[in-house]
Amino acid sequence: MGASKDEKYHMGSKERIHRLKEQTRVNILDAAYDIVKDEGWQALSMRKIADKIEYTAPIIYEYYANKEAILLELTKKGFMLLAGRMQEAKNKHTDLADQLEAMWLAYWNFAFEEKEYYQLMFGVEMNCCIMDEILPPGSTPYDIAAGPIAEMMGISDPEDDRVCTKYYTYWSIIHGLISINIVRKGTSDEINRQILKDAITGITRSLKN
Amino acid sequence: MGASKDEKYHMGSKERIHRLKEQTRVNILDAAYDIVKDEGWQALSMRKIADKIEYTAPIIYEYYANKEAILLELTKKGFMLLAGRMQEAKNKHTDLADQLEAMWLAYWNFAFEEKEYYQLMFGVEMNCCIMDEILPPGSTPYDIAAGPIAEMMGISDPEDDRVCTKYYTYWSIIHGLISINIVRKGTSDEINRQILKDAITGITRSLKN
DNA sequence: TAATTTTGTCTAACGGTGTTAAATTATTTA
DNA sequence: TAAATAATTTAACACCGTTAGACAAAATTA
Repeated sequence: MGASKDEKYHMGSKERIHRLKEQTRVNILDAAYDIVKDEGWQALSMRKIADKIEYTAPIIYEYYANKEAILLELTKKGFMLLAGRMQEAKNKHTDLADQLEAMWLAYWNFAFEEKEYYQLMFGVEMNCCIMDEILPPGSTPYDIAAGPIAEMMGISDPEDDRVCTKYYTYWSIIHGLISINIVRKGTSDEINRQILKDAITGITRSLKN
Repeated sequence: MGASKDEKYHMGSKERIHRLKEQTRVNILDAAYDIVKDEGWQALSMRKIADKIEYTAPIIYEYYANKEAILLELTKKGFMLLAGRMQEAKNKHTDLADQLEAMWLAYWNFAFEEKEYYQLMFGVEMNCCIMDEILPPGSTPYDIAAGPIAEMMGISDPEDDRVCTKYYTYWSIIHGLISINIVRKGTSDEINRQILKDAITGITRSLKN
């Protein structure tokens, strides 16, 4: 197609080159994610990424400081995705209890639908401590969930310690269930759903006491 | 001391050598654990182990098939240790609820006192699926905890699905809390204890309904 | 005791990893 | 077209897990 010709003649070459560089930056990330998806995160290597984008390995260092930076960027993408899913689920309901259930179910679904992301975010090198720095303010799972929790408890400040405690209770049981399930694939899906729902409604009930 | 002399004269050299080999087998494991404790599991390498036991790397392969086998052995040791702690905690009480609380507290304490083991067992490569094959029958956390749970629920068979579900609920929230806490060291210890106790008593209460 | 076999240990190497510096090629500028 | 700049590659370093072959020490046999 004539796109490249148009670009050559009608655009500043600086911008064109800048866009191309942006594209390879994206390509590197995509290639990395493909490899992780195909062969697992442990099989990811700089040379494999280079192969996939048809360059040699050192080129990648023009775009990312090192391998860790690539993993970090993927982690960031994962957290953004998760935040989106949770927000979306929340928006579908007005009832507080429904919101909470929907949000945690969205979290649960994300963990299995985007298993590679979830492992990168929580499993592998446990870099979920950077979550707060990475995400735009107001879009961490806490920010999304704390509102309904506080409201249900009759507490105005979502940063209140009591709210925080309940939030961690939710998070713990769900993250624990997921960790255990990602490993032990034996347990039936039905039982897991049951545990999950029981736990969520149990905690939710305990909010208004 | 004269031990070596005695050994030389009064013992078959075969046994002496066998004992020495047993010792280096242990030394390898100890060296590996020391490195993991000092520099983290990711820093563990065959050459470093060899350095520590004052041999060269290939020697290790006389004792362990490969690096994975060493990690596996350490994992096994970790599970044995955990099982011991939980059993010990259980034996200190007669009341069922007390037993459950003590066991899960022991689990919690183990995770932080033996952080390296716990990470090896659950964090790193998630090889807790081999738990059942590794441990002697009757000493998995499930085996230890299922009894009191079943009894409290008025169920005779500890393998009952309802017991299993409750067990996973306990395990999930505790494992989740631990995972989150090993990463986010920010949260105060007091709050964590509170969440843990709340969760345990909450689930325990739900057993007899 | 001397020769031979067995055992223990090490050296050297292979193919792989992340990463860097220098050389080379291609592109833009003058 | 010549010089300067940018893009890309080659080569190398230091590490990794692992294996094969050389070598020396010990045990066994003659």
